[in-house]
Amino acid sequence: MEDLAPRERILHAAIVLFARHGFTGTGLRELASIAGVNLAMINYFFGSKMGLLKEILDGFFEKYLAIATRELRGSASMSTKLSRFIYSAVCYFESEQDVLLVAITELPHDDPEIIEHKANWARQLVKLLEQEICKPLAEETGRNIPGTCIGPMLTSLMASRFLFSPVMQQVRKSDEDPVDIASYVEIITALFLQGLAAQEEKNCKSISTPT
Amino acid sequence: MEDLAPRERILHAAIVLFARHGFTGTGLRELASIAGVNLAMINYFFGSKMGLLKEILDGFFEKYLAIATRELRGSASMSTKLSRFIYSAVCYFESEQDVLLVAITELPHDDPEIIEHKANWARQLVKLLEQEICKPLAEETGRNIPGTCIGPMLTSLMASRFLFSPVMQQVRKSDEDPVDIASYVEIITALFLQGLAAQEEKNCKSISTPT
DNA sequence: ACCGAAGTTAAACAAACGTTTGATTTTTTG
DNA sequence: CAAAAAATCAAACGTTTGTTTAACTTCGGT
Repeated sequence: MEDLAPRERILHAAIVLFARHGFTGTGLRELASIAGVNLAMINYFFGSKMGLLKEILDGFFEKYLAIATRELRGSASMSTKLSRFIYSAVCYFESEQDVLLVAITELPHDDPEIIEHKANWARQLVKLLEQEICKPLAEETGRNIPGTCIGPMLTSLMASRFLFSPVMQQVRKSDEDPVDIASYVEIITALFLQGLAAQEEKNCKSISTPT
Repeated sequence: MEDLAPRERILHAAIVLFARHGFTGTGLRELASIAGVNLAMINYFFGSKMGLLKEILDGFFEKYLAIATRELRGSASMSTKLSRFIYSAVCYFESEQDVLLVAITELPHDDPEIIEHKANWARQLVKLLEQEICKPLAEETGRNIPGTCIGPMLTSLMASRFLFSPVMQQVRKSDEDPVDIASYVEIITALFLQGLAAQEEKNCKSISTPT
């Protein structure tokens, strides 16, 4: 493993292993060995296995919320802001797939402490979506969709490629063509703004130009 | 627990516990105790813990594929078939939330045996989507989106409500309004067919009218 | 040079893990 | 009713689990 500080090596190894085997499926001894540290260092730095998970989750949600705030706040049109958000978020997901998997797949498991932890982040994101997406949407179209519904939809949709990737990789097999990220962003954006039936726009850069 | 046959009681208890604590997070002793059977009966009926998981997954994918086949095959318009599929699938998800959670959240974990198992089901679903959705879509709009991309997107989107429900329940807190299932189906269908910006149609049955 | 804090270590802890065994009960079958 | 098959059981198998302890090294500040 790299020549990072031990604390960072533990964090990196944990992200990879939690994504591969799940949180409960990962043993601290395997983790310590891959991180190249002594077993006891994990509890020394993070207090407990759960503390380690919390730090990973916080890292994800903090960045995700920052992206949402940056792209959704402001005076641009709702569709512009939404397409910018989708672009930035998917790129972030792509760059940190393992963190995303940990955050998403550990979602429904019912440790009350973890649920409340995540709810605190989710509350902020939902509030932002309510203001910047749901409210203008209701004014424009008459549809009143709450943020607690649109939030999960947006996040799930953007994460779908990564959530299913191990299986879909196996499904694609030989006749390749895994849809590059740019196209994926374009598909999701078009889906959200115009629906599946949207006509193709050749050479369109109109969607994906963040400032 | 109910007065079902012991084999069924194990299956039911496993679905609930795997959904709550994850596969690796569930101990067979707790499972046996909740199912009201002796510990050894689990291995007696299912061979191993993994065999138990496989049976749960098979149950889910078999029904999911059956719904997709029933709703997507035939001569109706693509949008009609799609909206029927979304309706049936979401209702099925709702009726068996725990099974859905097990199937979805255990997705990325990397036991090769399980991945190949799921890939076999996914292959059939993707093939169906290619024929009934992707092909007509390409003809109508010029957009060529592979089934391995649309499959995950569709499933993720429909599952989003259930995947995030423990957290969102906490987020909603006091000022209620959890979007009933009928509205949820309508939102997703409209999103897929016309995009978010679709105008509201009061008392709309217009979504599912074939041309 | 020395001291206290921070970092690192091997070893041990009890508890829980999935699985197997062999005996015993229940049910089915001839 | 007896023999065969299926179901159920308590107990133990050897690992592995997350965490803790106490001793040890490393190192910056005075």
